[in-house]
Amino acid sequence: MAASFLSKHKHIILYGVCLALLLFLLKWLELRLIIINHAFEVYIGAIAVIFTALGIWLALKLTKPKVRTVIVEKEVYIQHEGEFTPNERELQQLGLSNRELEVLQLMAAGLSNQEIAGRLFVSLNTIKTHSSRLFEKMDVKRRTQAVEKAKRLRIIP
Amino acid sequence: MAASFLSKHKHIILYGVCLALLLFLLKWLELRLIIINHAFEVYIGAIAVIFTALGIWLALKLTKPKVRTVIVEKEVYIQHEGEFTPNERELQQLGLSNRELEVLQLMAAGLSNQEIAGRLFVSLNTIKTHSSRLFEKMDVKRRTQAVEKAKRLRIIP
DNA sequence: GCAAAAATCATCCTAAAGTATGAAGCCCGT
DNA sequence: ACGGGCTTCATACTTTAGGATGATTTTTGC
Repeated sequence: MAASFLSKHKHIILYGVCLALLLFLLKWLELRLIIINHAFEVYIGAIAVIFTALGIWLALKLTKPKVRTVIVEKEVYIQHEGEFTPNERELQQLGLSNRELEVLQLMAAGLSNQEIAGRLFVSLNTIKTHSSRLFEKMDVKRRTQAVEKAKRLRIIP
Repeated sequence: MAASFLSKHKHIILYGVCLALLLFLLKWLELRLIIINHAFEVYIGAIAVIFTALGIWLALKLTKPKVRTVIVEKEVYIQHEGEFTPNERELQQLGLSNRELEVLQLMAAGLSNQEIAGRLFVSLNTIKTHSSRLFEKMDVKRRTQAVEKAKRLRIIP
């Protein structure tokens, strides 16, 4: 309590002590040397200068340097790597067969019909048939539309 | 010249004038009222306080308030939904022209070449040319590959 | 002003995608 | 047993996409 009071107001206390000491010194000099009338102005000037310096010092101590905090927002994208869950409701709504979904996924991956056929060990004709059925169920006209819609409905990642 | 000198050192000049005035005042009081012995301490105290205040004022005027800037980086997690920002680095890497990017975006939206042409008020031939250039730059063979790659590289949403 | 890049357009041709139609085999529910 | 859906495959045809080549105009950067 008392320590904290001292700590908080140590500058003001120091100021008071200086003032008291100065007054004591002047009183002492007044008694010892009767030269007040002679150098009165000198003393006043010294006092002024000393306490101006004290004031400056106090000002610098009391005024804390302002701290301006600038918050820079750094955007971090949350990756959905590997955490895709198909929208089962939409899947059921569309009524795609497993094979049709497989073809759709490979379409979205950028494979040509012939490549898809090879991947699934069936003929090109089979892929064309599945595509046709797929477009019908999804009410689209071409593969890019199918892929776009499938991603939008979260049927494929 | 003289004006600039005055302007530069106006605080110091003011300080000097105050000091002179104070000395004059005290001298005048000393002559009129012989009460120096009686209230000497009071005067000294007053002088001290006045010039301390002057000092503080001077300090505040002469020293510019220091402002320390602290930069705090705050990570803001952004869900990929809706707030898409293109990957400029990858875009620059690929060197797509603005028109090529436009065509890519409309491809990804499921439009046919003829539809894209209509949308951009150009001919079908122009779209085919842009597509060709686009596939070349992206090192892909067909639109589905272009779209898949563009999404993967976060060039399009 | 000049060169290069971008944008636009064309022609000719090939490849791939998409449509229509049909058929056969398998599986499951009634 | 039968019907419906799924899977597979075929043929013939049309439409769209993609490639190659070339030209002109506009824009951009030095």
